Amino acid sequence: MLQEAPVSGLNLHVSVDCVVFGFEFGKLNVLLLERKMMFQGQEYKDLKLPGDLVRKDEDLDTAAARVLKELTGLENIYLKQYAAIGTPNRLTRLERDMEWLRQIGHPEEVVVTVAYYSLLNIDQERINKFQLQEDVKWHPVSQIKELAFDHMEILADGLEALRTELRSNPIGFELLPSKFTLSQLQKLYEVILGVNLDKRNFRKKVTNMPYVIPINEKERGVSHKPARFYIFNKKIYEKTRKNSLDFSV
Amino acid sequence: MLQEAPVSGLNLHVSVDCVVFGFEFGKLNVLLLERKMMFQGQEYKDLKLPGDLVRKDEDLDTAAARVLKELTGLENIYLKQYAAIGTPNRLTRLERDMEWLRQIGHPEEVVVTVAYYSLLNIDQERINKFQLQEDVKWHPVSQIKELAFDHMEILADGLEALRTELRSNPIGFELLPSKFTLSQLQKLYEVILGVNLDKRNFRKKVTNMPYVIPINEKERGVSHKPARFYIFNKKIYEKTRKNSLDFSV
DNA sequence: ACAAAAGTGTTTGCAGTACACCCATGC
DNA sequence: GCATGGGTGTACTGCAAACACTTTTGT
Repeated sequence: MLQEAPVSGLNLHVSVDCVVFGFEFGKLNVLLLERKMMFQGQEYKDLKLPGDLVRKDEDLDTAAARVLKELTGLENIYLKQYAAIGTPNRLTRLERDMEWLRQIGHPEEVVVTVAYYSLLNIDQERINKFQLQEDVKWHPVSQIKELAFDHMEILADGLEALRTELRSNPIGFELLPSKFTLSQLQKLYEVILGVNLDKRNFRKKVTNMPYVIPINEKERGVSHKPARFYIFNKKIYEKTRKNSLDFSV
Repeated sequence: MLQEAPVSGLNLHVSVDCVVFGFEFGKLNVLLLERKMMFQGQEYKDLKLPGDLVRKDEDLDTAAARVLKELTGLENIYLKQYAAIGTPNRLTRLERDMEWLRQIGHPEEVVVTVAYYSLLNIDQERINKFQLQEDVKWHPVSQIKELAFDHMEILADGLEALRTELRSNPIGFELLPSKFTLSQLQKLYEVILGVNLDKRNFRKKVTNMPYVIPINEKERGVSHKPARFYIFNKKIYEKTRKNSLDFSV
């Protein structure tokens, strides 16, 4: 009987891992935590995704938000669950990962992890609260080649989930300051989706969206024609979104 | 430090739950398991989703496939993970659910569950192997009003995930026999997406897809013009799929 | 005056939408 | 011969794609 399987000995650890995306200077970046240890007689450093074990009294989303809060000092960040991974040997495939688990006293047991990605923009309102731990830094996604455990796959899947979401939902704005230029927005789409977009067609499309609103403010101090700023109005979006029925059978 | 949180006492149970969709006689159905127990001096019956605890030596996907195999006798079924849910009181909000957990000897602890939906078509090759447990039956999705635990929400989320997927990927074919008519296909889209589609436009669209192929076989024994059968060719789909870049900012 | 990025329109083709009648079969 | 669902074409409209020059600022 399905619901009467033996339950003793089936306890697992459950964690959340967060892929925190940021967009600055035309690059997509991700927050990574430096892991240091002695390994085979030498100091060994590498990078991992931030994450933590889920506590018994908290929701998965709550756990992810807590990790972000501890990591950055910020709350109310865009957070999206995109996968759960439970490959039995996911933490212990590599000797250095096992060694690290031993050193921090982590039980070498199965950890099912729930993966989230989050979108961070550091604009003026937040800049004060924003405080990274010392061992946490931004890294351009394009330059990350290796991470601890299976975190490279988790990152790749998160990027794919972000791309999919970005194609059909207005989440790009979460990665930009509240006031942004259309060139910034276009660059964001180009970098994340890995495509080149035509400037005129892009602007035509965006200026047809009632929820992307020009404001009477321009760039300052740039040595070219200053760009106009725009803001994204979520409420207008919610009202005007059309349930696209473009089922591509 | 994020990675050094205390770990003792953080063991949780992890389960998989499966929303098994089927499409027959123009209705979307789901496989549900009957739960019987004595509750407050009376026999009490209700329905739940099939599921099971995840074992230490198996992947999440493997656990879900195992549940399906035990449930239906079938293997290689379309399976898609769509959510992980860990609300602390998700199993114990209702008195009858707690009572049931006591009666089957299930520990009343937090169970994080990973939700899958699967798409089942019972065509000729499979009909022999297909064998439901006695307490498992098909139920039209539209008539399900209440389920055990939080399974109603899990079902609703699964239906939503199915709809989203159906709009952009050719997964409808997984719910039909390998030979199907265009009317069956159209009905499937109409029922799952909850829309009415124009017959001529629908057929125009589908007959433009190189991977939906008419075969020289017709319905028999129907009291109207017999419909032509079509098949779906996954390989042709993989080759001809265009990476639609219709990012709807 | 020059460099650098902002900003702006038109044409073309394709894909979505709306719409009504004849066809093959069983009874 | 009648009921039932299968099968077909055309005109309209709107969005995507391709494409080049002028404008504003700082230096």
